[in-house]
Amino acid sequence: MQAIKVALFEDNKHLRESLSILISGTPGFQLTGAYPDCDELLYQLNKELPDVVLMDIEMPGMRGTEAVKLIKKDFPEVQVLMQTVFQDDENIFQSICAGASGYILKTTSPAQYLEAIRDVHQGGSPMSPFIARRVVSLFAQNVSVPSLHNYQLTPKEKEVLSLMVQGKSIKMIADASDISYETVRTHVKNIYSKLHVNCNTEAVSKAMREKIV
Amino acid sequence: MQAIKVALFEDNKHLRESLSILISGTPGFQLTGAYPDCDELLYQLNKELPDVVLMDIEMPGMRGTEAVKLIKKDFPEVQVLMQTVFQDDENIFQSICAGASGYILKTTSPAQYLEAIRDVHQGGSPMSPFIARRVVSLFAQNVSVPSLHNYQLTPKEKEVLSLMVQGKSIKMIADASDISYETVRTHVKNIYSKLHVNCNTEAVSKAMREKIV
DNA sequence: TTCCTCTTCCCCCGATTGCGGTATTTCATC
DNA sequence: GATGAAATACCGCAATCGGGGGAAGAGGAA
Repeated sequence: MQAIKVALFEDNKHLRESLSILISGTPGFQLTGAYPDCDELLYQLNKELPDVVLMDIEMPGMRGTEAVKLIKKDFPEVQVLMQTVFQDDENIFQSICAGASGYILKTTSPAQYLEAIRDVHQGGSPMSPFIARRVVSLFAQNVSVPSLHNYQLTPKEKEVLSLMVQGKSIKMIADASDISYETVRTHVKNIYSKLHVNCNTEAVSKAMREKIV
Repeated sequence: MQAIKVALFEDNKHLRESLSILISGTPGFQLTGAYPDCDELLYQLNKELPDVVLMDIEMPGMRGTEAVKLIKKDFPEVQVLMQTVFQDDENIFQSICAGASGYILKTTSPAQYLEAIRDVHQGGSPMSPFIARRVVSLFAQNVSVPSLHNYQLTPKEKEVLSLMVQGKSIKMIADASDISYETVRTHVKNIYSKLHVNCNTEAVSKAMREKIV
């Protein structure tokens, strides 16, 4: 089996060296590099593309979450495992939105570190039960339920509605869709009637809330 | 230490009995009941309130996710651990939205079952790395980033904007806020200027997307 | 063929909005 | 006491929107 190639970003010298020894010294793992900051992030990844990046959230210069965004933009197949001493909502939230797959604490044991690296590499998202709880709870708060109702909008009406959501005026929609102003107005009237609203803001708000478009 | 009280809902007789023996036979765990369906769900919970409910998603009669909603509505402090053979997005999504804390597969080993029960009871959300990945990925798709920008809206402007998002017209906002029509118009103008938009739908759309209100 | 839906287009008219101003009062800060 | 931000309020005017009609072609279903 091919060894899992790991790149390490960690500003703390002691931890960086400990992890380096752990990773390079364990069969099945290969360290492609250990860096104290993200200054030459993309260059370093290009040099030898790792399977997994182990990223500290708190670092001098570029924040870990910013670095993740860059990585996922240029190397979407690279799996990123965040490590941190904090487990506040903001950090978890930012990391996940940036594209990180796993999120572990620095208090994690060496064996669990390796296990977590293996997990992300195999397509999992290792995280402590506590962090998982935060994610689940953030999730339940943020997710909106897509359209329980079916408002029976026709394809053209959906198209018009989605342009309305983008903030376009009737005139702009007419231009964009290459149909006449009056036709757009007719569609809009029908949309209002089907959504049971009577102005543009209500329609936009309802469309976004219920993810109709 | 107090034993963790567990109620079990599982229609498969064999699995139900195996889990019953496992739970009641392990020190630190106490089985308050094992039921093949959710017909008398609330009655059964009332009889002896468990700390943790182990719920099968696939059951005759009431679906597991529906049952979870009922449980969390009447007994919000009860922790629910879902168990299933499926790990599709829809089931995961429904369970989390219903209020379940953990989500494990029936292929989980007895020791891990007990560990997961312990985890949910201690405020964690045990889930396999694969399921965690699905949650993270669903999350990243659904969550919108709350205002990276700070548009410096004043409290009154935020109030007006939130009423606009609710679909209210300027006249309605004036009535609701008990200020004059012209004042609301002034606020709206300032909001447009700060958000860099120039019509009501754009403002509403931006406000919702960036969770400004 | 007839019926129905979807899409297209048009008119009228009152209400509302967007944009340009100006102006006063309050209130905290300097 | 001066300054500035926030909230309040008003006017005018062009443009857009919302609601009310009517109408006609294309295409599928009964």
